[in-house]
Order: sequence, then C-alpha cells, then structure tokens
Amino acid sequence: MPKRLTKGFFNRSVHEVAPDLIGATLLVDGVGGRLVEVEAYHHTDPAAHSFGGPSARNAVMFGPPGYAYVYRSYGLHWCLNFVCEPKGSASAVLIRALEPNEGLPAMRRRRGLTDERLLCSGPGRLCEALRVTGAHNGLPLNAPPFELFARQGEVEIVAGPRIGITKAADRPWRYGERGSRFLSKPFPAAAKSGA
DNA sequence: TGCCCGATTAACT
DNA sequence: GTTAATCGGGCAA
Repeated sequence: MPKRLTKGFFNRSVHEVAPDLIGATLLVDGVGGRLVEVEAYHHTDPAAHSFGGPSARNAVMFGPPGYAYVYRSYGLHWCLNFVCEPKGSASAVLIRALEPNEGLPAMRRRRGLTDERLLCSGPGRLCEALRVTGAHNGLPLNAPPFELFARQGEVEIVAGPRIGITKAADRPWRYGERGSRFLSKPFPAAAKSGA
C-alpha cells in the first residue's frame, strides 16, 4: 500500500519536491494517475507568479506548504500547482502531466477524447480531465477531494528547460519520467537520471 | 483607463 | 508553422 504524502513532504525546497513528485500518484475525487512531468517555480525566479510580490491571484503561494494553487492560464485553461517550502517562500511546483490510471471513463468524457495519451499530457489538459478549477485554489492537498501517494519503486528522472516561458527560460527546472509517452513534450536528448 | 502579454490548446494552412 | 479563443495582472499614459 503506498504512503500518503503529508504536509512535511512539501515543506522542503521546490528543487527537492519536484523530482520526488515524479512517479507519485495524484487523484482528485478518485480520478487521476501517476505524475510524469512537473516544473519548479521559486520565488526568486523571474518566471514565477510570486516574483513580483503578493497579489490576489498568487496569495496562496505565499501561504503554508501543502496547498493547491490554481490559476487561469491564457484566460481559458486552469493550471494546478503544489505550494512548497516554509510559509512565505512563495514557491510551487506546476503539475504538467500524468499517466491516467484511475477514472478513465470520466476523463475521456470530460476531455471529449478517447486517446489515453492526450488525456492529461499538459497542464490545461490535466486540469480538464481531473476537473480542477479555481474552486480548488487554496485547498489542502492532504484532504478530499485530493489524494496523493508517494511513488513506489525506482523511477528514472530527467531534467530540462521549462516550457512556455520567456523569462529565465534557460533554467532546467522541468522534471519528468524518462521515456514516458504521457509527457506534454519530449525532453531534449541531454539527460540526467536520479531516484 | 488602455494596452500588451502570458507557466495553453486545438484547429487551421 | 500559424492563429484564434479569452481574460486578468502589470505597467504606461
């Protein structure tokens, strides 16, 4: 039986939490699967929403770790983040893709697709499949509708540049499972492994 | 107050 | 490869 992730798990550097999330299981109302792609955003990072200081949108990032930060992207998609580090650090991990395992019929229905590979391979797609919306912003990750379980066994992790940003685009803070076919995009050939 | 642009996606040419 | 959809934040005026 996998171990549930506690708030302590998130009370560490985003650069430790992000790779540790690869292979972990995320369920929202029982629907979800194994995380295969995340990105780290640190408060000292110009690409982070928290970089410019607190605002109504990013307030949750400035709160304690172990909570969901959900924001609207491009006016039409939702993106899910996990707040990390001690309160006030305003750092978070963006959940970019997962391998669908639980609740496939619900995900297919919500996405209007049957291709498993496209159900959750991107932050906006994942939120649509798991029905994550602004209503989840600020909710604790250790209570319903969220369920998080630590990974079991070994996972080969690769790191590379983050996607869709222009500021600090060179920082290799995107983490993923090597070779997963559920990634939103493949990683560049250069690779480092871990865990 | 107005304008530009973004941690995106799907449907085009 | 390019572009529309769609809207809130941040900054200039």
